[in-house]
Amino acid sequence: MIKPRSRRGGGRPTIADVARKAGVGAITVSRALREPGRVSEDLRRQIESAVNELGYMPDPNARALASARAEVFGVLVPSLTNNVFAEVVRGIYDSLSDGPFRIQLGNTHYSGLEEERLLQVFGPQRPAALIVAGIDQTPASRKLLETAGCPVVQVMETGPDPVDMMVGFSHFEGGKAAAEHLIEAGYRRIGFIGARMDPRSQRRLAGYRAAMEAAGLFDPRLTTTTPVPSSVTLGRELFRDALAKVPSLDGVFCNNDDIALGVLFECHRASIAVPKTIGIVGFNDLDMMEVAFPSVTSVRTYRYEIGRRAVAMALAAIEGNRPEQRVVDLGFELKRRESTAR
Amino acid sequence: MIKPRSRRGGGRPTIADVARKAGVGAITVSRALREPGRVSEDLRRQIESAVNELGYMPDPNARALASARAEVFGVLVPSLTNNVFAEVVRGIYDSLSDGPFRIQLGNTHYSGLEEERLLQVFGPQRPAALIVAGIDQTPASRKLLETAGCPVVQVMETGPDPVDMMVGFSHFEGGKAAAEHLIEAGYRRIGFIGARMDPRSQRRLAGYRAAMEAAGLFDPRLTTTTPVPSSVTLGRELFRDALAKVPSLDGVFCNNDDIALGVLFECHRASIAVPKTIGIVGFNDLDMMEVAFPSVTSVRTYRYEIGRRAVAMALAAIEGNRPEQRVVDLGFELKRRESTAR
DNA sequence: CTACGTCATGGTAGCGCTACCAGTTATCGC
DNA sequence: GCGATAACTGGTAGCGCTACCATGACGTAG
Repeated sequence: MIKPRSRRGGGRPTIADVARKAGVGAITVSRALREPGRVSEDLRRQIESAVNELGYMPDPNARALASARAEVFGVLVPSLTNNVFAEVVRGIYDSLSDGPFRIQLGNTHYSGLEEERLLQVFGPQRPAALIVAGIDQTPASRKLLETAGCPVVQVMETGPDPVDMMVGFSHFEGGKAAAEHLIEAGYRRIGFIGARMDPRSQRRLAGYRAAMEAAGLFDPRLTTTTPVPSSVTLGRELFRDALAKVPSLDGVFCNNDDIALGVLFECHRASIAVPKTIGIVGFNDLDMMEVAFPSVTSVRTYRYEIGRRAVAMALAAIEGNRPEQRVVDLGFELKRRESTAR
Repeated sequence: MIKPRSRRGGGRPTIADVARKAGVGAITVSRALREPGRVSEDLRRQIESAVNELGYMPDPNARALASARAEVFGVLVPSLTNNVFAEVVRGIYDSLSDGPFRIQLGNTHYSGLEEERLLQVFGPQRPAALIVAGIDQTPASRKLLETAGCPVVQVMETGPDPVDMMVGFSHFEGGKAAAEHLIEAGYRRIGFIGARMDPRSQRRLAGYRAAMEAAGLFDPRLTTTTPVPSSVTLGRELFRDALAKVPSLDGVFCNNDDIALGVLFECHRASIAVPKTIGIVGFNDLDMMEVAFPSVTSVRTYRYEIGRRAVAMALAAIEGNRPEQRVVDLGFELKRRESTAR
């Protein structure tokens, strides 16, 4: 008894349909699609026109099953709304949109456990590559990454001992440069204001501390932090706290630009002169920092470029030529602006 | 000749391994995992423990191939960095993170053609649901959505004639409310400043225009727009242009909060009193608008909630009980603040 | 006591594709 | 001119899972 052409498939053309129409074997169609160089000019053309006529598109699920490899990049970030990670994701996306690879997103919510869980879910899918934010994976996550059997790129930070590859920059050096700039500009009672305090923020704080200690200016009371998620509103509140604690405060290095903006607005509201009375430095250099009044000094980071580079490295590794430089430091740039021009 | 256990599989346990260990048929394991109610208490327990011992996780690719349905939500947004869409995606993500569904992201870059291309790519994957931003799909995209064979939710806007379901609000009404508020507050030469001018911005403009015309205040020279992507920097520039064109300008309704912030900063820089000389209204009500100095009136929109609701509706439809209300309007709220308190 | 539904379970046959290997035909060196 | 090598092509056998149907056990109605 002959079954209907396809019980479940919904009537989409399959590779067999293309093969029949082109008068070749199914495997040749498969090859023509994936490695055109290994199929003769003649057949390639025939197959191509059959594909076009039928509107054939390979089923990625079948492909993944047969080849034990899905054309998917797994991307794990701690937040989707934080502009910094959104830009990284955009860089990843833009670099991938030409090729066959899809993106599967995971939001770890800054939680190591959630990261573990997501890696466990990603594993059985056999992704073509994994891109994860940060370098502070739990031991279990690290093992999952090592045994994933695909290229892995840790992004946003550099550090020793990459799982596989890394693209980022040193948050410690960024924080240090920011604090040094404030010191050079003549500020003395320079506070650190930070929210969320994820590992990257911690390292910025460490850089700030190193610079302050080197200048003999460090004072633990100058540091105001909270694990609460960052926001402009929170920046204002933390700044108020800091000022209440240390009225002699004459500068602040903010964990990020949202906090810096909150500080700036509070200065306006309280008629505190910037940069005269208080100097402000942010981190990441969002678009708005240059436009703000006064414009705000910030540490420019190359988030979009990090995403692009991560994909480039992963793609190279997939092709078999793993870059000799496994850890890429894209650096940062301190943008000096009015908020510290005393 | 006996082959090695698995040529390609990499040695992960399969459903057959679990079945063997539990002493049942493979299909029963499959059922125990997907519809536990259809398997007896006894076997269920045995299977469960076999799964745990082996650390079995079903292969989503094989599952998708066999059932002709992938546990994937396709999500198409015009931008990843625009906070508005990032929040929608976050809402979608948070609502999906419990269940089996993965998220596959597509960035249309505000292009209808790119949207078409992405839908074509998504199709063969047989996603469980599609969530797309906007209601202005090209005819080809619309057809792809209609024939996708899965629930479709259009988000961010409401309108007549949904492909399937819709969650959003009326940008026309939002724009109208913003303009009416400025008029009530006593402003007369109220400009519209807009960047990008995607369909949603166009409708906000239309709402503004309707309000202005109703009050006999409309003047085409009051409208300043550009197709250039929105940014705080651009907000400043457009405001300068607007002011050069119409020096008597006494209020602006901005397409979005980034533009509004640029306007606010430029007012500071040029010593233009807000709200006295110029009233400012933004759109979306980002966190920072409340903290800004002066705080900025804005139209609050419920992006996160839109994402959550879209998933809830899609999930219900997958379960077979399509909500009777196919178009959900989540509305908006005009947040009156200092920037229009004349 | 038979007929028939219901429930729990399993066997079989694919889903659409690619890895592996075998076969066929040109091309080439000696 | 012959075997050898390379270049191309195809058949077969799965990948790991689930749809479909079959089976048997049990209960219930007639």
